[in-house]
Amino acid sequence: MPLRALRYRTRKAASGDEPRKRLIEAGLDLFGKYSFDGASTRMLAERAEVNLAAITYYFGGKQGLYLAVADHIVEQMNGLLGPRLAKIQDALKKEALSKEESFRLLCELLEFFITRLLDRPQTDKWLSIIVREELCPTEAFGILFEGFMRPLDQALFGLAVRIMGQRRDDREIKLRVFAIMGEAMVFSIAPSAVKRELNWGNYGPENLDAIRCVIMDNLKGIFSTSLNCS
Amino acid sequence: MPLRALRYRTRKAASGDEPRKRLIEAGLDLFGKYSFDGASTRMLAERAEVNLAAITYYFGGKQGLYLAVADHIVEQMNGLLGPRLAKIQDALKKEALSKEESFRLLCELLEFFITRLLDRPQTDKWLSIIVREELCPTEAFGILFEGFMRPLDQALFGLAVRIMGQRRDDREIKLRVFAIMGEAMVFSIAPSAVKRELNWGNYGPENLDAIRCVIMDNLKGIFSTSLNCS
DNA sequence: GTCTATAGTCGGATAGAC
DNA sequence: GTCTATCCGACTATAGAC
Repeated sequence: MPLRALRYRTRKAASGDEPRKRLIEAGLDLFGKYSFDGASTRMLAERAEVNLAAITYYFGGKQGLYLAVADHIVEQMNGLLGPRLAKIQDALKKEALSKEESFRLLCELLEFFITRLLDRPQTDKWLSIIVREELCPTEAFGILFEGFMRPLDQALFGLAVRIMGQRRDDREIKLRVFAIMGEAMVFSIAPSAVKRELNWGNYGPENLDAIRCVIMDNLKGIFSTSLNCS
Repeated sequence: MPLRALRYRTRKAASGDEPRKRLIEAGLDLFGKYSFDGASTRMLAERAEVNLAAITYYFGGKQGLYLAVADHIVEQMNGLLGPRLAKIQDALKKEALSKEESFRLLCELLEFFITRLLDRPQTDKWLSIIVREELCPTEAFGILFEGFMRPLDQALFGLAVRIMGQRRDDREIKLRVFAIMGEAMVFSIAPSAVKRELNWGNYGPENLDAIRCVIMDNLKGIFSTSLNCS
């Protein structure tokens, strides 16, 4: 501990931002980048510019911070999705909601996914955490699923039923919704392969628009028989 | 070390299986389940029923084992994909390859993905490792990408060009291929959400067939304009 | 080639001063 | 509420006997 104590400190903390928020921000970043095991409490505390003991003090431990991060993702996601989901839920209450209007709402939601959830730099950290929880669910998966996935899925299922007709097999409709979500999600989940094949450094607005166009075109193809035989 | 030394040992190893292979098998399982950081050398050695020091002896360290696991995934994947890719590469050499035949080959490859790579129990361990490398690439991503992803992508791109016509934008065609792959991959990558929404314990043959039908139907829709205007 | 024993480091958590 | 100092267990890697 000779030289170390002499190093300049960058300043303890900007006034006004509480350690709690700073730790959640650090957790979002580092759990996303390195996974739960890969992110150490020391890394987290250093990034948040708080003392190591603050993790236990505010969250009871590393696991507690992780769950708080999951809650935070749910809140943020609902902040983004909430108004759109509410609009869809309202529309679904109407008996007379047409196929065309349902299709338009579905497209809107998908477009939102592509243009808002694929762009940098917050949401890709969420996605790493979400995907890891999909592959190996822990307690946090329940928080994420009940928090925003289920409401989102329900809205999409509802729209798909209106487009394809209620007589269709429930299972088939759900699978079709997942398949469509897959078209958009693959660009979040396999970004390294996409970027290598296309020589993209990152998803910029122009590239996102190209993705949007392709998926919208695919959507029309997928639902063309349902929409035309109205 | 009192009682511990008295415990029964289940037998050192079945004759014929070398530690090297057993470690790779253990790595496949545990790196897939717990990620690189989450799987400890002790867990790996115990699962492989080999001595802890064997990891360093055979692979130089934990990292070396991880890369060997990536190589193993490439070999296995090429064992499965190889014949199909070779068939497609041959077909693509023919000037006269029709749209319909290209579409059929594309469908075949997708069906293979669904029925062979979604079923239990080996391949889902591969997928966890692959997806983690997509999200946070390490040295292993290069092995996976050059080993099987690029050849696979090239084959799919080639087929898509034949179906949609060579005058189409290269970028658009690649994006369309990724989107289509996404339809199949979402069932590997977001299995927890899919299973919760559909009350499936696992993907059985019947459920896989339902997924296959939906995706094949979507494919027809997506390429309908290209195929009809031939 | 296989093993035991251990070095050296770093992990999460906590006690207790301020 | 915030900090330092420290515990103790777990980690990877290795030395050296067999």
